[in-house]
Amino acid sequence: MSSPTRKVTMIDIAHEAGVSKSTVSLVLQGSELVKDDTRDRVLAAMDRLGYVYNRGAANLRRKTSEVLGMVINDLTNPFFAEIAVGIERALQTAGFIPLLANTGEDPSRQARVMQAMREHGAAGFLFCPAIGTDEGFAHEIMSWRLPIVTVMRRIPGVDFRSVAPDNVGGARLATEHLIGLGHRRIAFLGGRPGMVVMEDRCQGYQAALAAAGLPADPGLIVEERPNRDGGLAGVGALLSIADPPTAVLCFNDAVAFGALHGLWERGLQAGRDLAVVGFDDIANAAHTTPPLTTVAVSCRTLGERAAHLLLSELRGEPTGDHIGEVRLVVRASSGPPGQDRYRPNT
Amino acid sequence: MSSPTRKVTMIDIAHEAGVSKSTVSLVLQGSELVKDDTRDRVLAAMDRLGYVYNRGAANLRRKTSEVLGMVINDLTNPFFAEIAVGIERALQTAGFIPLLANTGEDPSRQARVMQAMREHGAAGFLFCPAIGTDEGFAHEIMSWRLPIVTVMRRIPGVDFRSVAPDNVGGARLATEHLIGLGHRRIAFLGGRPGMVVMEDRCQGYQAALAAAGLPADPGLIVEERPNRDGGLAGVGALLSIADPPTAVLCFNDAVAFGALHGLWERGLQAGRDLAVVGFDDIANAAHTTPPLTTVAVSCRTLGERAAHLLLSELRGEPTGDHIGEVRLVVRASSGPPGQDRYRPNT
DNA sequence: CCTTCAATTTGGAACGTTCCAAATTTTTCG
DNA sequence: CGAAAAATTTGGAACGTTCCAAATTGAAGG
Repeated sequence: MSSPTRKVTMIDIAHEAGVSKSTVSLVLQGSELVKDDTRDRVLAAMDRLGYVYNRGAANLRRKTSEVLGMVINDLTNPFFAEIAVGIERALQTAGFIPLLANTGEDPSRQARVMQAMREHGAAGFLFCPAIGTDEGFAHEIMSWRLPIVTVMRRIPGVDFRSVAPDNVGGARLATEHLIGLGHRRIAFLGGRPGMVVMEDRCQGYQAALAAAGLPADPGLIVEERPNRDGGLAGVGALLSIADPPTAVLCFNDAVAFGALHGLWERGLQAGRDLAVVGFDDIANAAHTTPPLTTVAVSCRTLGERAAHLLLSELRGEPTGDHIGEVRLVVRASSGPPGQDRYRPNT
Repeated sequence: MSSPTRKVTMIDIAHEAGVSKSTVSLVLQGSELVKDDTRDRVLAAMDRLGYVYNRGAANLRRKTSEVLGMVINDLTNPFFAEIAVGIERALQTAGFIPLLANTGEDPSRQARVMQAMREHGAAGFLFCPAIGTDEGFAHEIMSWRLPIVTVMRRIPGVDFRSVAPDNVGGARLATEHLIGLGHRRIAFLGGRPGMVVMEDRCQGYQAALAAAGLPADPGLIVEERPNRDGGLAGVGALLSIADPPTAVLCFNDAVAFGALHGLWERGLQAGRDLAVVGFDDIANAAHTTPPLTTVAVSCRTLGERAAHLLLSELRGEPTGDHIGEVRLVVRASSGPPGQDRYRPNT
C-alpha cells in the first residue's frame, strides 16, 4: 500500500475486471455500448485498485483538452479577483479547469506565461490584457488559432470575442445623475488615454454633457493613475483650478476613494462640498464615509459570461460580444451643488 | 499558413533540420551533448516551422509535471488573493504553473476539484483549506502521496508542511500594545472555535493577558462571523454588556472594519471611545477613518514561501514549516482608555 | 439447428515525447 | 596512418490513453 508501487493504469483495471483495455476506456467515457454488468465490474475494479484517470495521456491521443488559460492583469484588484472567481466557477461546473497567470500589468510576463500555457495544452484563453499589450502580440496570439475571449479590456485591431460592462452607458448614466442634481461643471478624473476602458467611460461622460447642452471643458478632464493615489492627487488638482467643478465622475471606485480621502484631508465632505461618483461598485464602496455613489457592474456575472462565451467558441458555435448591464447606485457621496463651502475663494 | 495543417512535431523539426528526433529532443532539453552548429540548425528549423513544445506528451513519458494545484478557499478575500499572487509569482519564475481552484469555502467543491487536478497531473498542491475540511478528506489526499503545503490554515492530525503567519505572537503583540496604553478590559472579537487561526490568535491574546496578570473574562470573547458583518454585530454586543471593554482585538481586519462602522453608527469614535485593533493589515486598513491599528502580515511573502516550500518538497529536500513574521502597525484606531464618552451608563 | 442481425467486446496502431544502449563521427596521439 | 578515446547522433521501445475495424457473443426467426 505504501510501497513504491507502479501507478495503476487502464490495463491493470482491464486485467482485474477480466476485460480488454478498450472496454475500460468505453466505461470511462460513459459509453452506452457496454453492458451494465460489465460496467459494474470495471468500476468495482477501479475502486479496488485506486485508479486515477490520466487525462494527459487521453488528451494526447484525443488532441483536445479541458485546460484553459486564465490570464489576469491584476488579481490584487478586487474587481478582477471577482471576475476570476466568476470565470473559475463557470469553468468548473462545465468540467473545465483553468491554468492561472497573474501578469501584474507586465506585457513581457504576459507573453512568457501565455506561451507556457500553450505548451501545456491550453485549449483557449480567458484574457484580461495587461496595460501595455501591443498589437503585435495580439496578432501573435491570434495566429495560434485558439479561441480567445478578452475580458474588460478589448484589444483594438484584432477580432477576439470580448466581454465588458457597458462603460459608455454607465458613464452616461452617472453623468446624467449629476446633471439632474443641478451640477453644471462636472469633472472626469483618472485613467490614461490609450486605456480603452478610460476612453469608453470618458466618451459616455462627454455624450451626457453634450446631450444636456453643457460645454465640454477639457480642463475638467484630469488624467491620473487609475488608483487611490491618482484620485488623491487628482482631487487636489481639481480643487485648485480657478473655477473648480462641483462634481466629479471618477474613472473607478479606487480613484473615487482617493478623492474622498483628499476631500477629508481638506476638511471638506463629499456629497456636500463636492459630489463624487465612482465606477464598478466594488465591495468597499458601500462602506466609505460617506458611502459612495457609483455605477454597479456585476463582475462575477461578467466572468461567468466570459467563460460561457469561450466554451461556446470551443464548441464552434457562433458567438458575439457581451456587453454587461450596469446600474447606478446612488449613495451619499453625490448631492446637489451647494453655495457655501466648496469654493475656497469665497 | 491558415490552412488546417497538422500540428508541427519534433519529427517535422528533425526532418527539416536533417537530424534525428532524438537530437531535437536533446536540444529541447538544453543538453550539452549536442554540437553548437547542430543546435543552431535545429532551433532555426523550429522557428521556421512554428514549433510548439508539447509538454503533455513529454510529461507522459517522463512521469513528472510542472503543473501544480493551487486551491484557495476564497479569492474574493484580498488577503487570500494576495497570497495567491505571491504563490503564482514564485511558481512562474521557477518554471511551474498552477491550476487554479476557488472553493468558496465549500468542502465538496474542494474535494471534486482536487481530484480533477490530480487527474490532470498536478505534481503537488498549495492548499488553503475550506472551513469545513474534515480529517477524513485530509487523510484521503495524504494517501495520494503528493507533496502538499497548507497555507494559513493548517489541518490538525495530518503532517503536511504548512506556512502561516505568527498568529499567536501577533495577537500577543497587539494585546500588549493595548495593555501598554492602559487598557484593562480587552475583548477579543470574531471567528469561530474550530478555526485554527482563531484559536491561535485567541491564544496569543490570552497569553498576553495572563502575562500582565489581568483576569481572563470569558464574556469578553465574542464569537462572530469572520467578516465585516460579524464585526458590526459583535461590537454592538460588546457595548451593551454591563461592564463594557475599553479595547477590542479583532480576529481580522474585516471584523475590525465592521466594528469601526458599528461605532460610527452610534456616534462613537474608534481610538477615543473604544480602542480597536485588527489583524492582517490588508490594503484598506490604512484608509479607514480613523486608520486602523493592526498586525501586519506580509501575505505576498507568505505565498512565496509556500511556493518555495512546495518546490523543495518536490525536489525531495528536507523541509520544515514556515512561520511568517508579523509586525504591529499603530495607527489612530487605538488610543488610551478615556473616562468620558465610552460608558453609555455614566 | 442454422442464419441473420444487433449488441458487445477487442486488438493494435496512433498521439508526441524521453531515454537507453548502441552506432557513428571526430579528435587525439603514439 | 591507425588505434583508442571522446564527442555526437540515433533507432526504437516505452508512457497511458483513444478509436477504428474487425471479432465475438447473444437473440430472434425460420
